This record gives sequence, structure tokens and C-alpha cells, in this order.
Amino acid sequence: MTKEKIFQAALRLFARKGFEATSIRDIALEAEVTSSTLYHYMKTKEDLLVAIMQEGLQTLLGNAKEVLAELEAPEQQLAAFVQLHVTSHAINKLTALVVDTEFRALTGNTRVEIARLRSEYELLWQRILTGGLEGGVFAIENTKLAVLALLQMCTGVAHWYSPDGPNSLEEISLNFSDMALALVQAKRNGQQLTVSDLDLPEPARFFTKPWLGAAAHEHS
Amino acid sequence: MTKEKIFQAALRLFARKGFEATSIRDIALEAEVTSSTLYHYMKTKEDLLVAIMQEGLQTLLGNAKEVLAELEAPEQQLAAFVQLHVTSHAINKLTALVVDTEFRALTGNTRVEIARLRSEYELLWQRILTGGLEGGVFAIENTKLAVLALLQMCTGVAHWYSPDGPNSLEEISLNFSDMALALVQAKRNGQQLTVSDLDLPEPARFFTKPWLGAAAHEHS
DNA sequence: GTCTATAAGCCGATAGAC
DNA sequence: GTCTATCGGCTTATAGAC
Repeated sequence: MTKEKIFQAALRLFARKGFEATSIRDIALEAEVTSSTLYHYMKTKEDLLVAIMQEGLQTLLGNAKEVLAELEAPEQQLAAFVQLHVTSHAINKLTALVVDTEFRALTGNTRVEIARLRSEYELLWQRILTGGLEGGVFAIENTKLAVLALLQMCTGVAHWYSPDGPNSLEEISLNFSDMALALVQAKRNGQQLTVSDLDLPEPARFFTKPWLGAAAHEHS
Repeated sequence: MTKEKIFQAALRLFARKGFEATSIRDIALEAEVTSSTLYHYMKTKEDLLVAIMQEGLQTLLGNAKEVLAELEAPEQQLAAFVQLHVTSHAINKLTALVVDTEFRALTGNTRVEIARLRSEYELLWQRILTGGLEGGVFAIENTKLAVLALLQMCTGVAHWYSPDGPNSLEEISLNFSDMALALVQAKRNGQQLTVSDLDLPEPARFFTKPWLGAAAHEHS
């Protein structure tokens, strides 16, 4: 389907070269159509960017809300959030890079809308940390700074993850969960918690929906 | 001095709009010269980017080596590295954003050279973590993943720091040091270490040299 | 060392045939 | 739904006067 080919071409190029460095003609060439054909499926180049970012953020947000609906303990929620975020950013690496890098290319209303989605997602993390702090499970001085630190550390996965790397995605996401639990000093009975103490459900079910309808791992 | 005005103008615009979205004419306008004048001080637009990135990374790397020369204990080195990285990325926010965001705009030899500087810096972090692990002070499963997590979390400061924000830079850098020490589970006598246990020298001395000769905080 | 003028080409987007 | 042809403007970079 032509529309799908165009959006996938835009995704690959935006992730590799950046939105501004990618021309309409580049996208047309990559999608194997002429540049005029693009304008049958969109109004401006920015529309492509907006579609990619909305899809990515909305899927992530939806999955995050499902996690919260299923798990109650803050330490479980945190570990599941880290796994969701890390796995999403690895599997949907290209989309994640675009979402992470190209916000400044947005103009007008969409800029506000995307910012709202992002801060809604941040607020969920904020609530988890506050919950764990109030329950005496976490020990952190400043939840806002901790949220920023955790999000940034997990988002970074999109920048270096490769399916051919030395660590499997499962290893990485478990390891990052452990680091997050350590960062917030999650404890039961004075004992530092790790992800293996938490008896989490299979993580896979939280992010089966791939962003932008990609069938498998996105390629860089 | 014209040269300084041009480089500062490029720095501001690259940080705000991105390298590709910034035109030669934009820089000339911001520096209050004509676009031809720029070419008296550089050969191509990329030269400006390279100069900014080299200056930033070399200064950071030099300061990091000074820290290692003065401190021996891995827990002290780690805390000082976090303070150096966080403070540098807050004070030299614009340079840090450019270094962090515009690597993909580089071509040819400079791309390799900048990548080398970056991985040299990463290696210093790697050695600190390995040292702490071997000394039994840190408890981490995978030092490479921990380095990536720590670096990403500290680098993120450049994206949200503001001198008008709710937390002072000193609060932020101390807080981040504590989070880093918690992440690696730094312990003495079974007791979790915080930065106040470490008796560090005044951090200010490690990053008095501002990047690109900026006199004070860089403005966004 | 800074300017005016301009080259040569790519940019996003559109008109209109089929 | 996809194409060819093209518009007006902006791009990096240069030539050459002062």
C-alpha cells in the first residue's frame, strides 16, 4: 500500500538524517513514488512528522495506562514502566528517535498537543514515585528530578540498542528495571528489591501493538 | 570581536533550531554581519558545528581527567564525574545540546574524530565502574549498561535545566550524585553511600573553564 | 575585513494531464 | 491515484569592489 510505504520511508529518513535534513524528494525516492504523489496522502511534510509522533506517544501512553490498571504496588509499577519504556524504545527504535529528537521541528497547535501527550506520560511516572515514597517503599529526595533521570536513562536505549548487540532485549530491560529499583532504593523489610523479587506478569503483553503498524523490529 | 560573535550566534541557533534548520543567512543576521563575512572565518557551515563540538567535548574530557588525577576512590570519582557532567551540561547548556543532538550532521573525518572523543570519555566512566565493582564498593550486573544509563541520565539535564527553575544547580548536581551512587549501590560497611559521606573537594574548581569562552551561563 | 551582487542548484508545494 | 512539468523562493558558497 502506497500510504504505508510513504510513512515508513519518512520514518526511516527522519530517524537517520533528521526532519530538516530530509527533503520531500528524498522521501519520494525512498518510497518509490514521485514527490507529487506524496501530496495525495498529506498536506505538508510536517504532517508526516506529526503522524509519526502522535502514533508513537499515544501507543506508549495507552500501554502505560494498561500497566497501571493491572498492577497496584509502586515497585511493580515502576519495574513494569521501565520494561515497557525500554522495550518500546528498542523495538520501535526509529519512531522513538524521531519522537525524542524532532520535537523542535513542530510548529503551532501540534507542538502544544505533542507536549501535552508527553507531560501526561511524565505525570504517570511522577505518580508512581510519589506512591512509592508515601508507602515507604522508595527513598528519594526529589521525585521530579528522579522522574527526569529515570525517563532520560530509559529513553536513551533508542540511541544505542541493536538486536545484534551483546545483550538481548530481555536482559537489557530486566537490567534497567533493576537499576531503576536501585536508583529509588526500593526496599521491602530493609532489603533492596530487584525485578526477580516482584513476580511480574509476562512483560510482552503490554507492548504487542507495534507503533505505526510496523510488522517487526524497525531497522536503522 | 567578529569571530566570537559569529560562533556565539551559530551556537545559539544550532541549539534552538538545529544545525540543518539554521541557514548561513540566519547566522549572519544573528551575528550582525553579512553572509559573505562568515566565509572569512570558516570554510563551510559544518566547520562551525565541528568547532563547537570539539571545544565542548575536549573541555569536558580535560576536566574529567583532572578529576581522576585528584581522586582515587571509585565512589568519589563517580560522584565527582556526575557533578562535573551535570554542572557542565547546565552551565554550557547550548553547547551540550548541540553536542548531544547534532552528531548525525557531521560527515567524513570529523565524524570519526568526534566519535573518538566521545568514546574516550565513556571509557573513563567504564573504568570507574569497573574499579568500584572490583573493590566491592559497587554492585552492578553489567557495567556497560550502567555507564550508558548514567551518562544518559546526566546528559538529559541540558534538556530541562533552567537557572530560574525550582532547584538550584548545586541541589541538582548533589541530588544526581546521590541517585548515581544509589544506582550502582555504592556501599561502605553495608551502608548505602550518599555524596555527603564522601568528603569531596569543592566541585567548582573542576569546571571553571567555560566552553567556547562564554563569560557566564549560556542563554537559550 | 566587510561589503554588494550573483551563481547554480535544491527546497516545498501546485497545476493539470491521464 | 500517479504522473510530468514547473513556480517562486531559499540554499550554500563565490567573485570581486572597497
